[in-house]
Amino acid sequence: MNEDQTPDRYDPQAIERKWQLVWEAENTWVVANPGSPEFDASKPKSYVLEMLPYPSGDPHVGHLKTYSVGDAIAHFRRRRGFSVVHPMGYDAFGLPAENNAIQTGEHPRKATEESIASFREQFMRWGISIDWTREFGTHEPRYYRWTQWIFLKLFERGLAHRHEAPVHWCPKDQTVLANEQVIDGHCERCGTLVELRQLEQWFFRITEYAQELLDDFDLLESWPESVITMQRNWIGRSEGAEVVFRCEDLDLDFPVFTTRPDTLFGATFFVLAPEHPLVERLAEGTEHERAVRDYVNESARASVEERAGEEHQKTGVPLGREVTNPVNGERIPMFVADYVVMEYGTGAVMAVPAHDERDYDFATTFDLPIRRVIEGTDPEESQDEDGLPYTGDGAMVNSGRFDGQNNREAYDEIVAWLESDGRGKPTVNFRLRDWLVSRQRYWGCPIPIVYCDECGMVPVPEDQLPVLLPDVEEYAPKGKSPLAAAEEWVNTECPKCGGEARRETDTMDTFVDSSWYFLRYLDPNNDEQAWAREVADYWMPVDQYIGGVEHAILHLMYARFFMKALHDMDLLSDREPFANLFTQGMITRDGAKMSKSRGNTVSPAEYTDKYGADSLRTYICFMAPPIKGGDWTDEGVEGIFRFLARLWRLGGEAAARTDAGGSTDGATGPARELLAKSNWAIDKVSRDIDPRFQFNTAISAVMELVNEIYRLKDGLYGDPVGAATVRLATSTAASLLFPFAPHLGSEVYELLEGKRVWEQPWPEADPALLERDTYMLVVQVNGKLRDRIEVASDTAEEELVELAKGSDNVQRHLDGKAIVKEVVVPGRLVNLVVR
RNA sequence: GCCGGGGUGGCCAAACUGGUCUAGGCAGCGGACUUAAAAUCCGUGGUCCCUUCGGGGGCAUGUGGGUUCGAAUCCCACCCCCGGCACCA
Repeated sequence: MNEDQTPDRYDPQAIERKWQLVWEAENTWVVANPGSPEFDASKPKSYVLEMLPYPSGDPHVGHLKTYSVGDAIAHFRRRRGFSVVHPMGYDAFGLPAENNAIQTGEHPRKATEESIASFREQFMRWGISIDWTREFGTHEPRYYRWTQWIFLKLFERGLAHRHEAPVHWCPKDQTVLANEQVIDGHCERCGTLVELRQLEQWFFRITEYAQELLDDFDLLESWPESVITMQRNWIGRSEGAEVVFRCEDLDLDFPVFTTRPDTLFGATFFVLAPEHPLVERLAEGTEHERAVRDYVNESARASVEERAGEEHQKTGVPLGREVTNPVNGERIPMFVADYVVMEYGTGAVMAVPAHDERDYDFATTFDLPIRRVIEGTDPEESQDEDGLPYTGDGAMVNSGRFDGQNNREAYDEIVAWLESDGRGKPTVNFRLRDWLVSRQRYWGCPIPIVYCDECGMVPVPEDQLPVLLPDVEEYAPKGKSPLAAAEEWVNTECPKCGGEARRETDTMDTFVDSSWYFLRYLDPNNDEQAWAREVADYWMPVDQYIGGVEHAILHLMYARFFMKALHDMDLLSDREPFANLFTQGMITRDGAKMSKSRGNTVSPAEYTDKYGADSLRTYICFMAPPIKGGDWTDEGVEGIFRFLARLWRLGGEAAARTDAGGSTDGATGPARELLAKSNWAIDKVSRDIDPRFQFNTAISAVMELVNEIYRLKDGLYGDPVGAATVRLATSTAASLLFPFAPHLGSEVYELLEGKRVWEQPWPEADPALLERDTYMLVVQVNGKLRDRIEVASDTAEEELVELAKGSDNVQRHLDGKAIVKEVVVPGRLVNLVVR
């Protein structure tokens, strides 16, 4: 476009390019760290962060939403006087790139880096205010060197360890999965039914932090209650007791975890999980040996889903052994049954069919005795005429010396009694399992461990990091990591004794990479250490974290665990990574989740070409409150485009018809009305953006302001104060819209004020202009609206009542009836109650 | 089953601490400009009834109750939708 010529229509492409070039040339969004000469210690800090993208193909609408929301906050805080760090990077390791590599035979790095280039280009075109000097991908050795370093730190402290355990195995992806990656018995990635396999794997001991992960919710400023609840449920803390049942025949102790020690006298049988390590020994030599072995094998083959299915009939086989109930010395029969799972508690339960639904089902299926030990009925819930199973509270019966006591009151006494005899103790049990981090896949961060026949497991010394990911020919896993084929890389020297050794060939779960990236952004080019303590302590915690709710458990809990572990190693001062969390809702189209197979996807690049980034970003923030989803419509985008064009035209007109630098002092009538509206908008937008994240109503307020300017402008251009008011109101609209439409905001503001809007402080509302001289008094009779009267703001209550009574329509409804009550809410309404 | 979050015009939604239900946008309808169209600008927006055409009234926030001068908002019961967890002992 010819720059000397004023364009006659809103041309977002030209405007957006213009401002993007300015920001790039001037490094506008680069922010200095403490310790550097450019560091500005006078401002408070704010770390605004969106979850880093996984680079696969091109960015989609979800990305656009995350970064539009985050950028609005970043801009708002900068103009509110904060020094804002707002970085970007890529979660570059992972399965999709690797699966693609298996198909094409090309190195996953290639597709990944192409995708990164595409993401970067889109982010630039969206005009997101990123400090690009901090950018990295987690697949780059300069990053994963420190991922490996953290692994070694965890290893040093015993928080990373290797052991054999039944683990979830995805037969399609040919790798193990973390508990968190198994959804309804299926692989989170590919949907294949997962199997349980006994394998030796690497784990992080996140369970060490189970209690702290719960307690430290108190340290958070603002997280969605739902996310906290989800994590709390996932951690699954339950208080109870460990009680030891003894198998006298074999001299074996079987501790069980129970939350109901008060029902111990009602235990009539005992159940072990099929995976319980002692099952085989118990059955050995009994008439049940064969049946038990068959049952265990069958359970092992059955998928997680088959075992845990909705209407699964209880199955199991007797072990032919007995254990002794520690409270009454009674010998009760043992069973193996798959309704007991090895992962929780001790893999063994005492069965109290009278007071537990699952035990009741098993007992009725196998015709086992059911003994009530707590009085009470639950007729609506119970399955039989005796009101059993009964899970409520009541007086204890059939419970020896505890008979007659309330079960809740006897609870502690029973536990104390068991503890004094060494037959039990109070315990807390967690549902949370250790985090399985090793993957038998290629495209991940190598685990920096070598195995030496002499020295065993040896960590790679820090000065030999990074352990570089070697190139291989074949990416497809075959039950072991593709890295095993890189013989030259695998065979190495033991760092300890110098003898022959082999490298660990598993790679790390990509959630490890993303558990600390927010720290590396702060000091991304540090070659000496993962981060300088001073720098990390200055910026941390993240003041506002933004992302999808799908990470409510996995990423958000792993990152919290990392922070706590790093804090305990005295590497950081903070214990929580994200002080405030905002989770956005998902955008749908035609009421359905966008997917390629459904053909209802929206390509941000295409729409950016057509309408410009400002329209897209503003539309996304306007269509619904960002916390909710919202259904995409092309008409909606066009509506926003029209609104931006309307503001742009207004800017051009105001610039042409008014002079810069005019004063709005002494504005009266419509001019004062417009000033009041501007101030109302400033106040409304400011409050809607920061604490509330109600961007849709913030944008609505700017629309109202623009509508008001259009309504009044032609009557105001004539006099100097009126003209100045139009100019000010228009530049204010541009200024308020800037967080959502940064290019247009900058353009219109510059046109009218000759300044860069991002360098201007966020406007402050003038309290004097927020107050009104008059208001519309609502008059009700018996709570129903009967009239509206304009009254002076300082009208006394008695006078309000008189005015109300004076209304014709009110008189009509009073109709001589007696007024029994007069409710007056000054500033709002008068309600006359008649009978 | 348990734990969260929801249900307001034709559609997306607004309504702050209980006080004018439906701001803003989309779609629609009417008008201005135009030879015409697009674009733009202005107007109009729940529903039913009455009207002397000024307006007036009834009913409306998933359903049914309750509290209150007054309820989308608070309480109770129920229906439906979305998300999470689920044989967790």
